[in-house]
Amino acid sequence: MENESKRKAEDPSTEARILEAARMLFQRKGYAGTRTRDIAKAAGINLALLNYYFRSKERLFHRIMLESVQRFFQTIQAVLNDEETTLFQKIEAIPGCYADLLAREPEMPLFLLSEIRHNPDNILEPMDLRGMMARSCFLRQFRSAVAEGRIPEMHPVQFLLNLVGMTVFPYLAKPMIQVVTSLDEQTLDSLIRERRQLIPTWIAAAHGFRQEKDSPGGG
Amino acid sequence: MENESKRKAEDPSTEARILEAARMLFQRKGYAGTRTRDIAKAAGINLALLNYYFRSKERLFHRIMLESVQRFFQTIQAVLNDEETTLFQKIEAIPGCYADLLAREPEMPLFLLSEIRHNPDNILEPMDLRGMMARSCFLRQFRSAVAEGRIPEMHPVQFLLNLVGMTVFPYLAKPMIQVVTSLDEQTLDSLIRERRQLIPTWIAAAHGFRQEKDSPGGG
DNA sequence: CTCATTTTTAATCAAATGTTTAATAAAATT
DNA sequence: AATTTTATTAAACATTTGATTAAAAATGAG
Repeated sequence: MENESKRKAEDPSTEARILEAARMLFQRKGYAGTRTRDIAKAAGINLALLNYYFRSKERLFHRIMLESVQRFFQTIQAVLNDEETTLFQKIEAIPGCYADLLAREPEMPLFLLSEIRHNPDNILEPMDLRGMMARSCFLRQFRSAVAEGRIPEMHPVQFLLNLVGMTVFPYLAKPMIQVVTSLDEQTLDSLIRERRQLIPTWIAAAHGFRQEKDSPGGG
Repeated sequence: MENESKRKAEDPSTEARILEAARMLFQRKGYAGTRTRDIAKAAGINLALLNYYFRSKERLFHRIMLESVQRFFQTIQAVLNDEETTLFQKIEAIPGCYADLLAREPEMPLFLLSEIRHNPDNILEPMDLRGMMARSCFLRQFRSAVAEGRIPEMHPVQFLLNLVGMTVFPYLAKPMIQVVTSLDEQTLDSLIRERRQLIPTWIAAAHGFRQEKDSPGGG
């Protein structure tokens, strides 16, 4: 027996295959729309093995959800808490770092928002995202910028809604855009990719942002 | 017997109650997460009546989906195709008209995007949203504005992603924002409501938009 | 009132689905 | 090699769930 870290280290295949199949299906079809049999089939394992490794569909889902949320927030957190960069450099970095993450997992945003909405029991509470945000370097720098008049008075949430919204919304709306416009997927993807450069300039212009004099510290 | 318009006119209660309960539950929990028994209970009817009126869960869902999509696009379409307004007036009108619709059905956007993604069979094709968009007054005016240099060269889809994204994204992200920030629902709602006025100015500033000389026609 | 039609209900069906069991194979331990 | 533990499988179980049926109640027409 021993601790399970050993088992994982030796042969990640089975458990890892289940996790990967589960992630793909849960993200694509949601919790209620995913059948455990489909996960088993996609992972190439026997159905009972799923319960052997994860005890229940719900626990497996919880694991996938947790890891997805962590990847999503770790991505933005690393940028927002970087003490070495200026506020504008952070704004420049956000669309890029999300473009990287969402290139790998394009359905993550819609998955997270849907399932957070559906699932009444709050999966996010124990993660203290609130504290992480409240103490972020970004927030400090943002407040400085407002105090110094480099940005007009506005609620930080408004600003983040604009920045993150402009970045993430295309991934959420993609299925609808494809129906409404006559763009093939490739063209649409490259339009979305272009936004990586465009969003920071749009954001800066929208909020009359004046470049700081390069020193990163924000107090 | 007779035509069914009579039945509806006489007593909208049963069929209408089913529709209303179905809309609420489908929008909140999605197709796969909704039980026909829960719809019946919410509507205060016997389960078999659901099938009596709508033949199947899938057909009932299809009906709800269609009506939701129609409300969503009718809202924006009425604005984008108004020959009496200038381009900037349209930009000013979009956040407002969505605020009205989404105040009544806040979960509509997440519902639509989720279900369009999940459901492989394309519900939207027969509606010709593509044509509606392509021939819109908005698009004509937008192209004029670009041609006359009032807006820098950019793909109309980029512009709409920004405008609609800034408007709708807060409704999509609301469950997550509430976890990440310490805002109570009321405060968050009023922040979102404020955006109605803010978004047009942000959009105009972001894209260096210069006001047209009031005549609405766009050619 | 009588009879036909429409609406509603309780009971049931059949398939789907999350989970468990009991047996077997593989691996590890002694 | 013997034995214990871990991994895997096929089969079955117990519920859930969408749908149907057959009968009853309500409604309306003649």
